[in-house]
Amino acid sequence: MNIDLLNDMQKEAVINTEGPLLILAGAGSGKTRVLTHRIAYLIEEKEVFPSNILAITFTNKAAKEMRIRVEKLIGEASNGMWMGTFHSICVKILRRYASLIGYERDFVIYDPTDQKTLARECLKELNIDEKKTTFRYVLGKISEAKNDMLTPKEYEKLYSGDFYLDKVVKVYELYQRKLINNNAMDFDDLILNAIKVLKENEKILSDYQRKFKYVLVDEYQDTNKAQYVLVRYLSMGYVNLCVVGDNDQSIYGWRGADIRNIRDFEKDFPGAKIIKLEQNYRSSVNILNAANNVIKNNINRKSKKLWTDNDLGEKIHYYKAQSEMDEAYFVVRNLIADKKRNKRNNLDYAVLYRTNAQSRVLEDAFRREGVSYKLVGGTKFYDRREIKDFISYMRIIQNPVDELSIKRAINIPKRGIGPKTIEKIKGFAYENNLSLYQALVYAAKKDLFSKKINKGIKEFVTIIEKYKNDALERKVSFLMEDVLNDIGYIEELKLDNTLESRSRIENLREMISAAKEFERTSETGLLAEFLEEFSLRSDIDNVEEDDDSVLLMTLHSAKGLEFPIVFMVGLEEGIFPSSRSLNEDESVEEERRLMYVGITRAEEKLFITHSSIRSMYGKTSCNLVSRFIEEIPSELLDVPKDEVASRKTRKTSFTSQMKADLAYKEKSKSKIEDVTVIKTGTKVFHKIFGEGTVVSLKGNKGEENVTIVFKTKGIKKLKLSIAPLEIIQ
DNA sequence: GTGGAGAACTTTTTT
DNA sequence: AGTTCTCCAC
Repeated sequence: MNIDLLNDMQKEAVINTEGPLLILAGAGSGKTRVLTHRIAYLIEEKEVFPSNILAITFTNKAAKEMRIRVEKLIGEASNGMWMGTFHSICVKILRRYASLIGYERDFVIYDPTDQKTLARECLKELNIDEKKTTFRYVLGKISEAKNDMLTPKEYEKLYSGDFYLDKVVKVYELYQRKLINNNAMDFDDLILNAIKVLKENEKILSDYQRKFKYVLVDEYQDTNKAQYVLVRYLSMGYVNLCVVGDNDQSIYGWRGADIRNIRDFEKDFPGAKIIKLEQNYRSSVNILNAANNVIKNNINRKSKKLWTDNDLGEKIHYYKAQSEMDEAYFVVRNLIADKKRNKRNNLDYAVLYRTNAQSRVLEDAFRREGVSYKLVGGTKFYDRREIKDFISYMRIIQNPVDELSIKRAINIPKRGIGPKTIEKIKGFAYENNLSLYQALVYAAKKDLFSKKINKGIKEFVTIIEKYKNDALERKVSFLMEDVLNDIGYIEELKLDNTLESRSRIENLREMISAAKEFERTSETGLLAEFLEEFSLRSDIDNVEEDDDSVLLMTLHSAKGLEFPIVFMVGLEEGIFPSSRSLNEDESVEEERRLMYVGITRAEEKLFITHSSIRSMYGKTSCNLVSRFIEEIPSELLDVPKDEVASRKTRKTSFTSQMKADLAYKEKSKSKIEDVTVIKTGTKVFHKIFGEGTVVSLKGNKGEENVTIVFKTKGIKKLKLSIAPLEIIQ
């Protein structure tokens, strides 16, 4: 390791190893470099054992990369160093000590889909009408409570009396009881329960505190209260705590990230040093200027300005598309042209968008033009039904009290055991104080039910019993192969013989390959470890550098990455910033930070696009150009100034949709005075589709979704937001 | 209990 | 638009 390769500030950040330290690291300021050098410095110069270092990152990928880079610097393995995400570190603690807080060590982790199933089950059992208190709402509230470290009881104390929150309390209580009964934890529980272990066991806490002499936390701006408390617990032995963050890149407020953690660091950890890294090594001057100009519109912000020694670079490429298809083709065409001209690889490019739903059109365009791409995130492989079915079996083998998985797996393939039968068996289990699985085992022995059902139960129980012990010693890929064959799922799918069923079979086989792949790098190669990694894996973790593909992903997924050339698409009001954020100023600022993150991913070239018409979620709408484009000075863009200038109109009142309406009206001098004047049968004019008649309309003044279906000559039915219509009669 | 047809719902972002 | 959910006939 050669510390002289770092600039002065970076050096400071590396050698200030003792005491609390906050590194405010702007985008592209060499944050990872500093972190890796700091760890290398600790090990080499300060002769710290790797096992005395704890480094927490946001994604597994970041952790993996950091480990590799550290090992490169010190030229040896960094064995013993704890390096991982908050969640994986908590799991590590919990695998050892789960029994102390009423869990079994082989607990399973429930993902959001499982959470949803469980929450709906709770709502049903409690007879709560799902109309107003949707599972989504309830789960959001539960997660909020957990992020704030409130137990159901504490939550109840705080909020009792509120009509809806009283219901939430009831669901929260039941939901939590079910999780414990199933020996399962959701993501939030992992953090909370790890804290619980530390809080309730002084000895364990002091052991960890003595162990972790040096603690590093990456992306500190994205931590929530629970994570903050965890960090505090783990680092309070020596308080050599180094956190790295950037206020301007805080984009997880919606998930409970608390900006106060970084803002109050000095207060929380007295004697803390602060080091700012403001030199950007990543982006061209033009790109950085654009980023600075956008982010300075955030009022709630500590002033900071990134600078760079890099070249001026190209202007930012701006394109206004006709439609989302046009936009997609603009991206692909420019990508191909740029690639040819500059002899680049596909992996030098990334396309970023606000929501996963936007990826489809892009995929189409890339496929048709024969450019290899890779989709990060979206509907994940692991979310597919067949995968979840199969994994349910594996989970039950690991943890037979997992009712959720039993309910899912027991009738796959069809064994004639539906919800009614399950209820019956559950009743029996309840009467005899057995778990659902124990009841099944008993029922299989004693033939308690009808012939058909007994046969089904026996089949199911036999499989689980057969592999229960295997799971503790056999490699997971072999185990899974055998289980898959035994279930008879593939046979059932083969009978179907549709395109869909064949792809399902393929996916199941891919699952086995994934298990094989997992074994290469895993410690034990056993089911328990596999399930754990499986639950905590994010898509971005699997992106390998060796296949030359363009990456397509959301802006959130892109955080922490960088690319020579970046395309940002869909820069429209209502999309980015998202329509949801438009009601609260607070979240528009978060959207703006997301924009800032997006821009600063680019090293050399940045393309930004929006479209005048876009079809999404089955509805066509005309969105205004995003305010974030307007915030970039026109001289930084490669389009005539007047074109940019003419896009300056916006009013603020009513809802976001209404805002758009008004702005449009002003611009086009339309005759629409009020949305409510439009009635069925009204003749309207649309500047692109021409004349038409309103067939139906949905929504009222003040509502979010005002849509009009209208007929024109060319197109039979067109769903449009009201914005671009003019009444002609 | 199963399967198909139609209704309803979702879409912000993720460990 | 695409997926998931609900309901009903068998």
